Amino acid sequence: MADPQERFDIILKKLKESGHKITPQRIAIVKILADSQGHPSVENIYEHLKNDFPTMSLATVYRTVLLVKSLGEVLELGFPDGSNRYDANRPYPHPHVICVKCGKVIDPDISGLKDMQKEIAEETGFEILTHRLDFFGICSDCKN
Amino acid sequence: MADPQERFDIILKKLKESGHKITPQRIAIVKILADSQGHPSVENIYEHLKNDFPTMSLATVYRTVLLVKSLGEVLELGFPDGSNRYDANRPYPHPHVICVKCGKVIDPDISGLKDMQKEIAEETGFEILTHRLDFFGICSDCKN
DNA sequence: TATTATTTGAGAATAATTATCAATTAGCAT
DNA sequence: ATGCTAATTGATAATTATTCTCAAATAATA
Repeated sequence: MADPQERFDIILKKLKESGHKITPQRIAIVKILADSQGHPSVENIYEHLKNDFPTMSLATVYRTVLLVKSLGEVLELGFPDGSNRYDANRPYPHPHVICVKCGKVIDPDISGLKDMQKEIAEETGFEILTHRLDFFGICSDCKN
Repeated sequence: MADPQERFDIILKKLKESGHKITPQRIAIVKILADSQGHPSVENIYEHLKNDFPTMSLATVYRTVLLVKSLGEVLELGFPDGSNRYDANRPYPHPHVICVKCGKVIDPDISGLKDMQKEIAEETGFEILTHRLDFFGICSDCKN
């Protein structure tokens, strides 16, 4: 896991460099994204901020997440049930392990993915740009 | 690729065995799903059937796909952009290679996934039930 | 501090999917 | 073969997540 503070600084710097204004709302949303413990959804972020920002609009959360995504600084995890969760702590493609009971998301260490990507490219003739790898199961907490 | 006719027979049998009626609409939809060449979307299936079934409702396509899914006989591929595509030819989890230009979906042969799953289970303590692996890139046709 | 283009908040618009319900129909019993 | 009954269909309304709209507010600059 990257240092949330470092990720926060990087994303804010990118926002400035790309000519965007730094508003209190953006600071608050990026702070949560830069941490990304638990891989929050837009709704999660919104609920979390309603305490400190009673006037915060859901649209602003959507817009900010979209903006950070356009800068390549957040990874969007869309699921078949329509839910989207975000990870700006590690914005590059990486595997996830998701508990189907409690929704917990873990980032495992894994080996051999690079080889697999090369193998696929050779076999299919594709130029592979990115990938997505999720494992679904039941976490040790939920097994008990 | 499994034999579409065989897949069709299996799915129809499962429908009957689970106490569902065999309607002309279901036969037509299952026929397309059992083939799954190109991994069709609900909209694809609907458009394809409007010729033979001018009265076909989009809701019926959704319902039938959901029903076959509940029998475990179709794999749903949901993407972050909200689109869903279906594969009832191979309804078990398997990797996909998706062209980001033309939307083509290919099923590559791949090795080493089993090992990876075992590695993940040991590392995280999860009981892994299923997985999802997609590679996104540009196909050889679109490169030209 | 004044200026201006950007951003925000609130709610409307949109799009995909699901629910509703009267009319139809598949499959069974006769 | 026919009638019966519960399941299914088609049309459309409801729902839900996300995006759009636009007037009011505000960050960044001089």
